[in-house]
Amino acid sequence: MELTKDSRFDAELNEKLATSGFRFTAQRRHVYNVLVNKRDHPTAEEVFIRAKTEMPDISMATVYNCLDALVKCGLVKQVTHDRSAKRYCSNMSEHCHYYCTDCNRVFDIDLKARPLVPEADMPSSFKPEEIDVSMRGHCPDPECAHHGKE
Amino acid sequence: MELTKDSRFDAELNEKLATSGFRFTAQRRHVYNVLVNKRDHPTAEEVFIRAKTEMPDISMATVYNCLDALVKCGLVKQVTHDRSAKRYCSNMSEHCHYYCTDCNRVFDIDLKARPLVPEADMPSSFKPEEIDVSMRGHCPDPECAHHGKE
DNA sequence: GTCTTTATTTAGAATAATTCTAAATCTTGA
DNA sequence: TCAAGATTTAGAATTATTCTAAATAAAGAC
Repeated sequence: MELTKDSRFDAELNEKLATSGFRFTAQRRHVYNVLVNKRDHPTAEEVFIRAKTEMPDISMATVYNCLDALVKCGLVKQVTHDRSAKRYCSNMSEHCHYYCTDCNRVFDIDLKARPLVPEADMPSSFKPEEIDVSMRGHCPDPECAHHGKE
Repeated sequence: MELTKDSRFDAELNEKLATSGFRFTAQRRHVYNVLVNKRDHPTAEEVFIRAKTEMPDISMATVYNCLDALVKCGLVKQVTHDRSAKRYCSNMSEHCHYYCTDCNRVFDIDLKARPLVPEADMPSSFKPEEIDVSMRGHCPDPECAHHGKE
């Protein structure tokens, strides 16, 4: 593996990758550096374009593979969740959604009347028109796949 | 337009559609009834399958059109937002995201240290492993497309 | 009521992000 | 040095969604 500059994060990267059973590769290192060097929430496509300037042979599939490994080992977050099909809901009361990671069902969770916005430490120049809270985890349904295991 | 049972919501539907400049059609009525009759957050595909049992000639494109109209006139919510490309973020501190609906940029917004879960009125049997807060609206950047207009 | 305009529906093609596949290459540990 | 397994690669496949163009339906003007 060819290592040049940008070794600032190597130790952490190496450790976190190893902990999750991944290898430390030049591509993963480079993709991580791309994300750290410009923190503007790029898409996979944008990461690919940026990565190519220093590593012209990297492929799109590898970028996806690297992003996936980085997310799984806790160094990177996906800003938007899953690209699976949109779901529709005719419950128009204020509520949030709980996604069961086992059975893929979505549960409505009521929100207490307390306003959500003031919780965020946000410059008042941001004026959200819509706020969305979603959670994921196991669901309590005893019929659900996961129930009883751990 | 052929109208049979399930006229419970017709008045509201008609009014809301009209307010947003949409026509009241048998397909929109039927798609809305599908959503109201089984509130399990179906995907467009599932709505299509259910709609077909009573209205076998309805097409997928129409289901999308109807869902879109219902969302735009405020009768239905999309549980998951846009299927555009995922974005990646190397900021691992607790924060939420603000999507500017004009320039499509994503801003990090810090969350105060207060815990988020207790805000929700949720049976304790739900144990979220991840909570995600996202907001959308105009952003305060004077360079941004929307700035100054309303 | 008939006409005209405009919206809607339809089937199927096109698109876009992502995932899959299979072969080549690299790493690691025996 | 070898064998096993992980990773990378290019390109094909997939999937949800959007687009297109023609046919149909609805609403308002006369």
